[in-house]
Amino acid sequence: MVAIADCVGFYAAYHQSTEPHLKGAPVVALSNNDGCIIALSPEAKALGAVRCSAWYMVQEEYEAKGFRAFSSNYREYQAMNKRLMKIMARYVPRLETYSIDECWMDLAGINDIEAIVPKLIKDVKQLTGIQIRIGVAPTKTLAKVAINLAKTTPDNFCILDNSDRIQSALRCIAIEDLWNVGAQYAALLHRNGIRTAARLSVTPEYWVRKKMTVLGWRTLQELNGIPCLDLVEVMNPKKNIGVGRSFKKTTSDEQTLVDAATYYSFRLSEKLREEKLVATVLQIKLRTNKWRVDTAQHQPCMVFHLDKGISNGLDITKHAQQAVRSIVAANRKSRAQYKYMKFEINASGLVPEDENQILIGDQFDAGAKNRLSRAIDMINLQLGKGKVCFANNLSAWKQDTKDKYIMRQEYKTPNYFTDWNEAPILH
DNA sequence: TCTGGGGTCCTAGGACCC
DNA sequence: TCTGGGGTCCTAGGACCC
Repeated sequence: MVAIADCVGFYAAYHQSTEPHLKGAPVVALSNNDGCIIALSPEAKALGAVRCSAWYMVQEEYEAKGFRAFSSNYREYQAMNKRLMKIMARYVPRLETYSIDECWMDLAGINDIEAIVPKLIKDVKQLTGIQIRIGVAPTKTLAKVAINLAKTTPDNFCILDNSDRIQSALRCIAIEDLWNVGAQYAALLHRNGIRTAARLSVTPEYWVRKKMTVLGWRTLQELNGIPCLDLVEVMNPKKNIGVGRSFKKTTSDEQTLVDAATYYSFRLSEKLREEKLVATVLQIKLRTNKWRVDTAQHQPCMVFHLDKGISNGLDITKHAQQAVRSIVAANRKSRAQYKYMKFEINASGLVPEDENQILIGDQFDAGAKNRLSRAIDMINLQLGKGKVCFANNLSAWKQDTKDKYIMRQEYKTPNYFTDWNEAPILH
């Protein structure tokens, strides 16, 4: 048997847990840029708040109802995740951290599942303040079905341990709520009269394989109790690392775009160094506001294939600046007037830094750049993220630009878990 | 005026090799 | 009149997850 545990409204629950006076209040967590609601406390849900709604559209109404909103703080959520995993790992032989608020657990050799599961839920709640739910079944896909049903039970868990229970559970699951069936496949299945998980489980294999690739086929197998998805205890090495951010408002100004590119591509270089990786491919994109139907859409993209891996801030920001400048120049030439809303940079072709190819004659140069980047990392570690950064043109760089275009975070709470200076004080 | 960010995997098709 | 078979690697596009 395999179990999945997830947290109820995790980000909102984090804020309620770290600020106890919020207990019982409707709390929501906002996406980057305070754009939309991404997590809700049960109280917020009960008052009718909906995930993914744009905050600016509902803010007035919700604040009048006493809602509290918070900007997301992923470092803190990650720290809370570590505490949760530590607690749960005590109960089971093998555990896979699946996402920031979920883990899979191997229950092989555990006989009293019915007793252990509620105990685990209670333990986590007591030690972290976070409410979790647990689904248990013979395969991962069925465990996801179980946890879906656990939403409607008062004790927050559901165990599917015989075929009668499994069959009646599958009849309750709408096809669009099944794990690994997204909007596209749900529409396809509906068009073919398949509306529940139970119906999919008796659909011919060849049809599923043809229409939904091998992934759909695996889902079908798993619905019938044949495990196809293993527990992954060791994290696979990353294949991509990216940073992409929307601006506070749209712009076509070259200086502003280059500033944003400089700022966020340095952030990418930090991430690479944190993971001890170097990138051999960089992909840089600008995007217009996809929601506007009245303005021209544009997603220019530029790819660099590098002859050696890099992770230093100087080289990475240089490529990003060059890409943005050439995009703007091309627009100028064709007299296009695009207003960009988002900058993205993605690194791939990742190689561990100690396996990186060094070109002859390059050692000194690369060494100096890497040392500079690491020195900046050390300073920022002590003084706070982003205290030292690159600017593309010092005389043109204005704090103003940063304030106007870089992320909105109006409801940020302190870094209780990840910064000694902001740790809570007990009186 | 304001609508998130960060990932993985699979497939088809093209280019290439022997 | 007739022109093979078996591979690998890369990329773009599309799907999915949280």
